Amino acid sequence: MVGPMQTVRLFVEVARCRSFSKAAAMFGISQSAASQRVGQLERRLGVKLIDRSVRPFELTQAGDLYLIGAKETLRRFDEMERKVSSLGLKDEAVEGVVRVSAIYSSGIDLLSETRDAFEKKMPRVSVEIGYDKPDTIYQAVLDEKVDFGIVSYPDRFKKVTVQPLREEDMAVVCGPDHALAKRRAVSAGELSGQEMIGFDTDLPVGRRINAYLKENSATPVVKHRFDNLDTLKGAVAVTDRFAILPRRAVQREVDSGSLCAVRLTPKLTRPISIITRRGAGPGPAAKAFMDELLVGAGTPDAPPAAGKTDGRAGRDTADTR
Amino acid sequence: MVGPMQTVRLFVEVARCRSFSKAAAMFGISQSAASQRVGQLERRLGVKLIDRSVRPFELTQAGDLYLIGAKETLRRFDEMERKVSSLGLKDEAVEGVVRVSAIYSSGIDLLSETRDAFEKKMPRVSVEIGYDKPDTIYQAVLDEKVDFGIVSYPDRFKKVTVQPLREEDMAVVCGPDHALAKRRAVSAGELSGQEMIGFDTDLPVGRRINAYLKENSATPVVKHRFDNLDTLKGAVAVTDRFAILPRRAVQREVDSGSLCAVRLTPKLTRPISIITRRGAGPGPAAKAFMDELLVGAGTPDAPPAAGKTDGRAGRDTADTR
DNA sequence: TAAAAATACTCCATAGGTATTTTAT
DNA sequence: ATAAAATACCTATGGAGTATTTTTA
Repeated sequence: MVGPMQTVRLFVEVARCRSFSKAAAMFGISQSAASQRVGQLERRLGVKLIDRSVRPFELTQAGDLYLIGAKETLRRFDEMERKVSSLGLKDEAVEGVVRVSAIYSSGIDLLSETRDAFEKKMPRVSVEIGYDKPDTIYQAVLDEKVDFGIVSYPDRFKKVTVQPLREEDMAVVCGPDHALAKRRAVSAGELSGQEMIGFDTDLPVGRRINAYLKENSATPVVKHRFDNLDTLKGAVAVTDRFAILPRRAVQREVDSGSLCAVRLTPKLTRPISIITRRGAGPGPAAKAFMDELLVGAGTPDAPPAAGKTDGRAGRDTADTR
Repeated sequence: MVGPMQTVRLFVEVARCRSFSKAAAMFGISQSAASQRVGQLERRLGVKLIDRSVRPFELTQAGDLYLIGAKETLRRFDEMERKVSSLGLKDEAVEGVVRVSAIYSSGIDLLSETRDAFEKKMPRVSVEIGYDKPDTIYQAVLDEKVDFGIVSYPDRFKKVTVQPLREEDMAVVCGPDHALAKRRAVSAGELSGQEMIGFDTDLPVGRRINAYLKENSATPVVKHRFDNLDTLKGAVAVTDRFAILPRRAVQREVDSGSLCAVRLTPKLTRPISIITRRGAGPGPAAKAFMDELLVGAGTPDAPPAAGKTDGRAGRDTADTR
């Protein structure tokens, strides 16, 4: 479901990230390409949407307007396409196996929830989810071992199509007795000197967190590095060290009180994307599951408690005005 | 303002024309390209939008739904882009000369009405409209003698971008004493044997009318051919012969009673398109005028009298359900 | 001075054209 | 038999990458 209006989507992403490079990364294209495409959009409209004479750039009045309108259009249009699309798979006639390869830390909860809901709707489809390291995932996608993959910071590989899925908040995670456990929020700077457990730096997440710490002049003492979210969780639980982890991934432990997740400022998020092999579109079953994921991802990382999806409004629209 | 969603626009056009080839002509692309693009859209959605097992083809249920949704999306989105776009031209700061070259029969009324309204809004812009023959227009566009051209049946020239403007109804036009003058509608077949004045066959309109007559096994006796709408009008007025002309172009004469325009069945229309030079987008003033034209064209060829734009609904939405 | 975006130039993936085959009336 | 759409194949354009320059803080 890659679909049209790629440039409009890109602009929305650029506006949200307040950065061409970041947005480009989300789409797995180069900064140059992002710059050119937005520039071309502006030329077509005959208006500057972005005021680049200040950093970080700001949207012009026209840009504000365009952003609002574009989001609205995309929302409606995508919803419509999904609806039409779903007519294709005649009820429960779809069958087969959907194979997905995802990063460990991709928010297993979302994936399995979606899987369960999906398998109920499509009883003749079974979804197999495997958890792997990024390069294994890329390889599996390229070799057609899986229908699609889920990664963060798509490495803008050639030969894969990138589809932004959502952005995941990162939080400071520690045991309930840690000094930070009772805080409502922690600034990056306050982490200096604290003992930390990190991701391997050969993982994109690890590199991104390093960059974030450097950007914010934070200098925690990294005591260990692991390549696996579960190992990190375990290590944090049994030591007096903290880690920076996707908040969703520790929701269960937070609920049960075995871990604490503290908001980190400035906000650090990590893009989660779907990657597919270029050219060959996914089969009907795989496509249906992808759509299901995308719909699910529209909802925020709000507590799974009650409430409408409006929980997102706080973040998402605040940016846009 | 060519803009995104070209494929979606194409599908809407295909649905409206009930023909790939006709729609392709509207966009100045080949039938092959139209077929491929719609096919690709269907593959992406995983649904057939068009049932090709019957001729003329019909939309599937999914196609119906998509058509409705797509039209709505395009309407809103284009309106939004226009609004944003208009922010660019800071009020009356736009200035310069807009040069347009149009076919004689392009509905001079619409053009000059739009010009008048436009020049009022943008006092520092003057619009120069020239009327020429198609090849002159193409040449002028390519040579940058004009900002854009208005033609019918765009010859899918390389090096020009085509933008459908609207479709114009053709009618049987004759003097008030002609045998057909009092009829409410005339079928093509009934024209057989009648004396007719036609367009030169080196004009696209002329060829199209010939094809139409042949398709409908109508064999009028063509007594003269001219390359100029005004000459044709004159000839019809002073002889007992009829012509097939754009209805809009004779509106004034019909109102004053000097000519009669009779509906022709099956309907014959002619696409009017804007052509611009590839690559080089129009300047701000030219773009603004193009937008103005496109907005104006949204309205139907309804009598300039009162009434909402719903006049068109009869044709336009009847098709779509 | 450093980081981010714009630009220059090159390449290749893909949209589109031509010619042909298939399909429906 | 005929006209329209699908398909095969090839070509060319424009989007995207790399490297570099410009710009702002």
